[in-house]
Amino acid sequence: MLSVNSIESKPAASMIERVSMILDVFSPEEPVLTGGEIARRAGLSRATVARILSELAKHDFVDRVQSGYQIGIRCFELGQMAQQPKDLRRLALATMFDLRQATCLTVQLGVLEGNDVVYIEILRGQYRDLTIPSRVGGRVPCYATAGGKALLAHSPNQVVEDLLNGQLEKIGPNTITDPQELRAELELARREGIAYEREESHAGLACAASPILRGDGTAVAAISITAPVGVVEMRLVGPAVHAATLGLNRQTAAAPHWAKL
Amino acid sequence: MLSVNSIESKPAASMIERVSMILDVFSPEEPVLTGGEIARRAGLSRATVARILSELAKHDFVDRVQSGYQIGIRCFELGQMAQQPKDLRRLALATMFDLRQATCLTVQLGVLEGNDVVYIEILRGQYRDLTIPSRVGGRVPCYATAGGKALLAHSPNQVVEDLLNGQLEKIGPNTITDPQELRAELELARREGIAYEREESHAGLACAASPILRGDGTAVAAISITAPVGVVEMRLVGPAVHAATLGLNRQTAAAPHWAKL
DNA sequence: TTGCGTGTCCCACTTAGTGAGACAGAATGC
DNA sequence: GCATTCTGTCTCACTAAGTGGGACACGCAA
Repeated sequence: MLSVNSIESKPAASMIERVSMILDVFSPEEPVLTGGEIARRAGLSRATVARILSELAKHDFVDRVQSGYQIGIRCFELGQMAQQPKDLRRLALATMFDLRQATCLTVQLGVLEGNDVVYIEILRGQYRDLTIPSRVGGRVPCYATAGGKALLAHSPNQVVEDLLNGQLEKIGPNTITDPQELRAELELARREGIAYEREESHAGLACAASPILRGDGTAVAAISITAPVGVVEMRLVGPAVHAATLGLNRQTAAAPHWAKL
Repeated sequence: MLSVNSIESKPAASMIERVSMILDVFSPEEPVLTGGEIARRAGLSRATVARILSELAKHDFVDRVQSGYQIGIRCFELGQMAQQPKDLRRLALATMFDLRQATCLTVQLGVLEGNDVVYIEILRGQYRDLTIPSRVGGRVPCYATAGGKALLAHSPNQVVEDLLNGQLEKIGPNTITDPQELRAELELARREGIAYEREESHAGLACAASPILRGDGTAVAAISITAPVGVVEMRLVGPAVHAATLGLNRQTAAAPHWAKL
């Protein structure tokens, strides 16, 4: 006993949690990592990580390459089988194309996962040269994006409270880190049906978003429009996004098939 | 003690193996399954499956929906992060477009995973109406497809032997199930650089494939062309596929960057 | 050479996972 | 209407599976 309990509070992780921690340290920027590096970032012992990795590799969840490990083909395969993205794409894609045609801006479809927004689909607009850093399968803290705020505004209170109880890290020039301010922002988004963002997730970018809702009023996904600040007045395109999602909400209400989302 | 050890030989699965078994029972045809159904198909106890599923759901690897469970958004996310498919696509996509333009047929890119071929990318040709059942992320037993045979023909002996020692199930009208015959077929594919298939994986479909090779001569992936039987003589398009992959092989040899594949 | 990093292996400790079974609630069928 | 058969959840005693510290050989760079 008296293990190195000094800093970490020994979270008593389940096996699956450990696997999750390991897979979590991979990122598009650093797709290939060495065992030791993974252990360090995941906060696990090297031996444990090595064993889990070799086990994961045995089932192709990760690949062994010369310089370390990377996400394996099996994850790709499972990813293609995920239904939610498929269903949401089918539901929203036509509307998203309409929106892009109308605005010539980048249109994004995202869902809430934990405290992040994960992008399901992205239609690039003009200003392709401008680096709009979102990426299909990528994640951004929800409180810092228009899409995330639209989703939060129509999520159960518990979700919002859990988020507010945590740390709101500043990731962009205008990121809202004050819980009260964020609460007000969400209230506004709920009332208007539109959430806005101006350089809160990334310098130079503005965004407007509206939620796709279930029958009970909670959000399944959000459609957002992104553009460089100054190029277009977001207050003008916001209503277009809102109108588009209202149409989708009518669809989901009419066809209970979508209710399962 | 004296558990139901009658049929199964109690493989003493590791945790990750159990997770793999659970995720394995999902398929595009049945994307949503109930806990009991999963337990039955995976051969695990209901309690165990329920616990693992709830654990997986906690981390969004699976979703809970009204009628059961489905692959979750986290898998989608990880799938987008898998490097191998990305790299291979980047490498092969231009060539694949050329091939489709030249032949007007469906062009597929696949890799070997275990005893199956997993499709990384598919460019649909004309005959769209015809159901060519392959799907990005989908898998087919390798010994029954041209792509799989092309990959096997340039794989380490051990891989081939392991496959031949197993059961070669008949999945199409002409599936080769005799180890000797398959061995000869692979020998031929190795010599010619092209593998053919005629209704071995699916009734009504023919296929020709060539491997993309590493520096050491082992295969990374295979490009294959598929068409309904009778529409086109595969012996005529085979050389086109071969020529295309030879070009790619020259690329990989020249740029050691690709060697890591 | 020394040092640092990698992956692998070993082993005593114990925690975390197991599966049978009991349970309530929801669908389904007769 | 009741009966059946699912579903997911929970408890519990048992133990095997997983843990992490540490030692090891190897490869690379200073």
